[in-house]
Amino acid sequence: MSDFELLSPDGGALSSPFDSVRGGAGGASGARGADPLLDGLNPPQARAVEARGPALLIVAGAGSGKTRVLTHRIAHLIRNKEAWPSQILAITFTNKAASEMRERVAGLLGDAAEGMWISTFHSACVRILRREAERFGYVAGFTIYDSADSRALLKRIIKETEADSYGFTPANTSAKISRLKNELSDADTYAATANEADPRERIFVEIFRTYEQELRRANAFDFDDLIGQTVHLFRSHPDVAAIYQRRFRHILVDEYQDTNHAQYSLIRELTRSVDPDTADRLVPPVREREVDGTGAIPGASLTVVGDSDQSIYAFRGADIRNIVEFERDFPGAEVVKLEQNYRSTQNILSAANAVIGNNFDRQEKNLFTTEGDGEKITGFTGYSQHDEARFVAEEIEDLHRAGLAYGDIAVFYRTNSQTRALEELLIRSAIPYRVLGGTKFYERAEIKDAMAYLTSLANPYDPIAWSRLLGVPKRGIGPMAEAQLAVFQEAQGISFHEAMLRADEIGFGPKVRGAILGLGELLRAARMAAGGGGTEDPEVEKKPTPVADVLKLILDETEMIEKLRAKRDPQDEARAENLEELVSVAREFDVRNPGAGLLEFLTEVSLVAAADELDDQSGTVSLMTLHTAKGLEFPAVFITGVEEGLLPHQMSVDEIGGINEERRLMYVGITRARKRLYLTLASTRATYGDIGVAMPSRFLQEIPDSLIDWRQTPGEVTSRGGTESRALNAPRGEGRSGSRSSRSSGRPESSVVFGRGGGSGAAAVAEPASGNMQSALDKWRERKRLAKEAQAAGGGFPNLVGTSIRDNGDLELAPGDRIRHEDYGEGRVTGITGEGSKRVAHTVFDSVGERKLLVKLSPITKVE
DNA sequence: CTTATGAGTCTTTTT
DNA sequence: GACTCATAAG
Repeated sequence: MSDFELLSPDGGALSSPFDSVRGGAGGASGARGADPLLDGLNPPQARAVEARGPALLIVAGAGSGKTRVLTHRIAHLIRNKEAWPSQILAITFTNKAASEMRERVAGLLGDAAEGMWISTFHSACVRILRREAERFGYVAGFTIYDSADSRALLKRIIKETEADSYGFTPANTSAKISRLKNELSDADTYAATANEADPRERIFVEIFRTYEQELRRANAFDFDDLIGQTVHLFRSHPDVAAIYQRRFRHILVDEYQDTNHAQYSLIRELTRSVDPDTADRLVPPVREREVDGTGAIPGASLTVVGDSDQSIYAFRGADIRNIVEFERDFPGAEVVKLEQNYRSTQNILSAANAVIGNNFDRQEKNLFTTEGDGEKITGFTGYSQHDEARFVAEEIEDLHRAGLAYGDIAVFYRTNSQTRALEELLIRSAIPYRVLGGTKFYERAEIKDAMAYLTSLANPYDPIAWSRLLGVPKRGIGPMAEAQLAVFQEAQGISFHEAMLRADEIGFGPKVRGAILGLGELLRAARMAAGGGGTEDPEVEKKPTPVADVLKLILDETEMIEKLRAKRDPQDEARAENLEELVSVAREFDVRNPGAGLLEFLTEVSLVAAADELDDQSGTVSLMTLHTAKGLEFPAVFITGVEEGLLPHQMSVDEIGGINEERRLMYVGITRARKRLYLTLASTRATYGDIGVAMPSRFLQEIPDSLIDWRQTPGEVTSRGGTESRALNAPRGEGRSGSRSSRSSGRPESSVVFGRGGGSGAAAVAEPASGNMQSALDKWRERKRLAKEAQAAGGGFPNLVGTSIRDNGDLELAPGDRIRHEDYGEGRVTGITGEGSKRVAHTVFDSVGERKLLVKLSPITKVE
């Protein structure tokens, strides 16, 4: 109940909490006239802060200051005493966005910001579900299944129902179930409309139904349930819904264009009014000022922020109609458009506008800035992805030398698999980087193993966690023993932990029984240590034990780390380190959340998003997918792999609206850049292990030629990679260093060239102006044909730079040595820094000048 | 019951 | 080319 203390303050107290808060932002000490919260906002922004009414849609183009508007709007509501912090619910897309918003609101309001709910959809729902779980057959300690857990469960179900012969796989089944859940469907609803005559349909219904039952038995929710079950809870328990409908008077939703039907429904439920009857039954009783004339509590005011041009999550159910039809959905809604961009240069915005303008089904909207043109966009086509990555690495070094911090640079790509080539070159070049998302820390096998123990402590009925921990470390408990235990557990209706402690009732061999009993004892001890319910002694459960201590106990007792270290595989050392890292993550959590327990830790871990890993202080280049990049910004941005089949992705080409969504993805990528934007591609790309030819993306042709300064156009790519490619990169003609800032009036020249296209004979492409996309394309097509022939002839490609892992660990280098590098040719070492495997050779190459090289991994040899 | 080997599948994008 | 999975041998 403590959450509600601030809910219905009496009139006198209303003003008191705010008196001490003054001038958090502006410092305009108490002046009545100019509102510091509106200071420096443009008219539409100010309107978005001040507008009141039942519903507000803020159409916020990229970089138009929407976070500022949102935070100021919240602060404005509170500062004007229109709302208490506890009456605010703000939903963001990632935890990082949530904490940023929380910090910024706190910066404006100070302590007065305490008590607001600022979180993601999923976190907010977990909070509600944990509180209300008992009302519908769950326990507060429920487990959250991530997609891997769901798939593990589905795998078992598919096997048991022998559905695999019908083409059901964990992946496709999970995708289908997820899609249905996002539509708020369930097995029964689906069964009602399913075609009974189709055996595949019948089987799917059976799988779906079993999956639902198993989740419930496991006391677990999957990701989609978190939203869907909350909606379900609200709809089936109006009295519970009323608690939240009453409490939240102002609901703000960010990235509204990416909400799916379930999330939309959740918002609808939360903003519903409470009818007089239900309001009457509420505890504590409603006050007069909370209700309208009829005794009903009016619905909360709703503010949504979004940009339909940035809708990129259709694949997981995001429905663009939510934002497009907002005005119809919420009558009386006001719409404010923010079009002035405060992030990027005009050149970058022009490119973005040009690309997105090709989406016919959108509302006209044009971003503009008063910042000036800035530098041109840089284009580069590598021969291979290796070549492309090399360019990225070199350019990053150049930017860094020019004074840009590594942390100001980001590299985007469409698919996670593109990281490999990039990473390789970044490592070699001794550039600090980090990959956001991808195979996340928490998805690593050893981390999941350790986490399974913790999950099982919190939820001893969770079969996925339990089954996982049985096998790690190896202790002789195999599938047979597991199955028998599971049967026993189900028959007795007890937890897995209890079942293990009663292993002697099942009749195992002495060795297996010993192992099971030992493990059961360990879990019991750990459960007691964690302060969980397994204790008879009521004295014991007081303050929760630090999560790190529980984890340490498990790791020590199971000797997981030692056992990894004892193995030969060098990968296992890294795994051991990951486990140690997990302990420090837990320790940090304990410090950050004193009084929180295992459950909070598990929840937090389950809901981390890729972008949450971003740390502004890290001083490293950030690598991420275009999806992860949404909502972020960087002074310098590389978008790599701008090729047909990759961006737009092959998979999207046949989907309806697929290309438009890919185009929005491109748009999102471009608009992340503040000052410098690079678009890179490769003319060949390895997929599935063998090398295919790649075409430049259609999106490149949608950008006016005058905006891109091509260092190497698709047509110029030579089939000879390696050292000589540099000659082609070298500045040509007037050189690019001098007249880079072509005035806004200076575009005719290149557009004339552009228009010439067509005829293959327009040959003289080798001329200085490298920015001719059309003829470049022709040339490129010719190359592609040749390349295909060459490959068909079995000759393969000449000079393909090997990607084999090398190790120069023992190579001794000293200043003055001459070395030969596969890509850069010969050069002289000027200095060595770093220790052991992190030794870096600073080298001046004859052809390309100064480079940093990681000695251990660079393709170098010493020249005598 | 664990481990080694080979075949088969796969790659969009994520909370 | 990498990873998972099934099969067979230790």
